[in-house]
Amino acid sequence: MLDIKLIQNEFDSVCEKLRKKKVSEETIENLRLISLELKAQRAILEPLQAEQNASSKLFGVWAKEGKDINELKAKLSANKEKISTVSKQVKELEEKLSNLALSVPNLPDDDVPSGKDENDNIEIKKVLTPPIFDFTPKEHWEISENQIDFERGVKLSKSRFSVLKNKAAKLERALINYMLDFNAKRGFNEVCVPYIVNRETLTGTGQLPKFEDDLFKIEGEDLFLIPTAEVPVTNLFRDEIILENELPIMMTSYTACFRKEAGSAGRDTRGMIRQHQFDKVELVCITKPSESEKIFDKMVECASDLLSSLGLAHRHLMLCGGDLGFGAAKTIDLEVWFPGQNRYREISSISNTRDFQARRAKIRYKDGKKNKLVNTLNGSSLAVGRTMIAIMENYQKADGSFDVPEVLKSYM
RNA sequence: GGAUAGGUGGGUGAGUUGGCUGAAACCACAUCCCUGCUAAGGAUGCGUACUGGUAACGGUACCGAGGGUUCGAAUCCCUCCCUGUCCGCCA
Repeated sequence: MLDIKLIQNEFDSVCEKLRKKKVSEETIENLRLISLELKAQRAILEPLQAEQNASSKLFGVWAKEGKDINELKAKLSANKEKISTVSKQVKELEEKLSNLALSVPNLPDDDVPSGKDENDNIEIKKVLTPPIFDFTPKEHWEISENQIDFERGVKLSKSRFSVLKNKAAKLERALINYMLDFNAKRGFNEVCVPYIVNRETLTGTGQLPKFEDDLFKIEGEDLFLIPTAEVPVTNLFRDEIILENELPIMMTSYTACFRKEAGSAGRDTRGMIRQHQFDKVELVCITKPSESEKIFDKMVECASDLLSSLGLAHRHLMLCGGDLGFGAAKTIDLEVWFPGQNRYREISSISNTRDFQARRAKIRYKDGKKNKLVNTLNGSSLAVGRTMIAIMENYQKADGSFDVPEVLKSYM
């Protein structure tokens, strides 16, 4: 959620920044007007309430002293009517404002390039060089016949579900453990969290109210399957005030993730690039605003080094404004090389949401005497399924089998 | 799921015959004083959000959430959520 005061005081610059994210000026203007109207109505309501409070106190005193209270009572009753009318309006405005405010995306950082979509993202650097094969490399579903069972995944559930077997099943587990250990060495503390969360939690990180269609909902309950560990892990501190010396809080968590992929019909239908259920090891950090840039770099470095340690060639992309997610002020994607597809594909996405989630989730820290909003950051390190198929493709051999990176061997 | 007791500020915990309690007390925390050693004592301050004011200092809302009764509710009523305990069930 954006700071309403910022919208009131720096309207033009907010609009300018949100243009990068393809948000219309009307929306922001609307937000501004409603907030002003709300303020005006409150200014009417509060003196009425003050008067009511004061007179009611008098009422008690007079009644005790045996004075005549009929006149006072009549006055109070009339005032009560007025209050109820105005407060109804205030309540309506509040609801309007919060609905609207919760649906406006975060402002991009100043150094985020403008651009329309993924084609305008900027490559920052490449790490490692893609392997060269003396045969035509295959796609992962061609090398994995005994490893990934797509048909039975569909039988058990529906399309975009799969079953891992044999070496793939072991590799999946090895990767999760390896990643968690790797992150722990970089100072991230492991947490294990629920996969089913409530509406407040999803509102805190920004998935709700706008993106309910992307989530699997538990029937008959106001509960949802998590689309990423970012949701429960960040919300660990919802409605809390953190002591300054406890910051930064750096966490890593393995969870399964569940996404409806509502908007991606027809995309990546083959293979296990895009599944309804996938494993991911996530990094989540909570920091003081002054430190979040530094921590962000640390997270990118951690995920990138993790890929390097697995011998996987990859590149860093700075997302342009148009491709930035709802809550992100700045995002760097890591894309790994897939020889079979002959291209880089996203395997990690690291975002700084600044105080966007913190304001929604009321995560604050004590800065001396004052409570201030923290910054929250999240990033994958890494998407496990995609890492696995990247290994299959990059370590494939002419006979259709594949090797496993050296660092994983003790985990298998 | 059934029965029962509860949900109060950073923590513990008073307050439930409605009004002088936005909330005692204690702890924690901050500053200062005293003292002089790995301790103790004393003073003061200390909820959150919005809002008026240069400031001093005010106003409004919030005692799990949402409704209701009332001139007035942390205190009464209703619904929901959560926690403890006993029972049932279960990895």
